[in-house]
Amino acid sequence: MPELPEVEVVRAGVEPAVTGARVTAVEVFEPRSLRRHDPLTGPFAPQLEGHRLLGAVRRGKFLWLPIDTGRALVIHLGMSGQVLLREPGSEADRQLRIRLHLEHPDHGELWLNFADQRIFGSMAIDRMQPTGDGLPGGYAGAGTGAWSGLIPDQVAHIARDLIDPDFGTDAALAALARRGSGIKRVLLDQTWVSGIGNIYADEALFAAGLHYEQPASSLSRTEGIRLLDAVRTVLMRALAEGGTSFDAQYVNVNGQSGYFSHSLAVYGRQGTACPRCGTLLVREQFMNRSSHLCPVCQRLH
DNA sequence: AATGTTTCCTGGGTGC
DNA sequence: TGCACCCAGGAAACAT
Repeated sequence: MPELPEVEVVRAGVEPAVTGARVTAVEVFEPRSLRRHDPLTGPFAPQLEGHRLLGAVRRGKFLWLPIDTGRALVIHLGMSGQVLLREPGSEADRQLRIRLHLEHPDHGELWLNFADQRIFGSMAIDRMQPTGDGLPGGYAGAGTGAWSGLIPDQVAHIARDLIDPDFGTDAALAALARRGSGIKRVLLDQTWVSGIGNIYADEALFAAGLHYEQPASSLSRTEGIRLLDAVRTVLMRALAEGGTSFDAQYVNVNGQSGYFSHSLAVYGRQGTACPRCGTLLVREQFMNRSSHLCPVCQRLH
């Protein structure tokens, strides 16, 4: 269930460890974790072994590590993926799928473990293409290089996210007005605005006072702006929390320990009082997913 | 073209 | 205590 804030914590956590590090060995324990790797572009491990990683970049929930070959290691955590930095020789993590052996000029040897219970996540080597607008492909912290204006092929269709300084509000609002489906479906569409999953969608809709089935095109411009602001606020708040509990040595993004659940107002809180009006929160089925909302604060109109 | 549905996955939790 | 279920959902593939 990692969404943008959790992925950003991973990005920030791995950035110092991987930037400038050389990959000395790759172990793939679960080939299904390479589902998004296109074998036509060459085999996975040899494109890493002996090569240097240059940084850590994120757009929405996609994370990629540019390689000195001009390509990138693309990481998606899916539902249950974790990136864990470990001392060489340490005991294997549960559901360990892939392990990279790294050698950093300053920090020495390190293992980068990719663990993933449900195998919805993946690692892949991908080609890079220029961003259409010449702007950075994603958020890279302090890192910069020739790869800054590039984006992996499989991420090119993903929209910029709401904490990206180059996010285009006007274009997003215009697209919103053309969409007839329910607003939650649009929020979860990564080609409109990226980084939002089921949890923060529910949180943002609550903050904006909107029902998940409200047709996107029925929102006024003011409501659209309010919704985008709500999403941004929810993401930033989670990010601030994650930043404070972050351990630089072990990047742990899981549904349990590493998940920023303390600040959730409605998600998973059905049957408890709405923090705004006191009405009992409800949980409903929507798109084969669960939606959590206050039936009073979030009415269809 | 845009929208809706199915599929991939597994282990922790639940109920009998 | 054991065991068969059920459930979570990100995103692409597929169907309408």
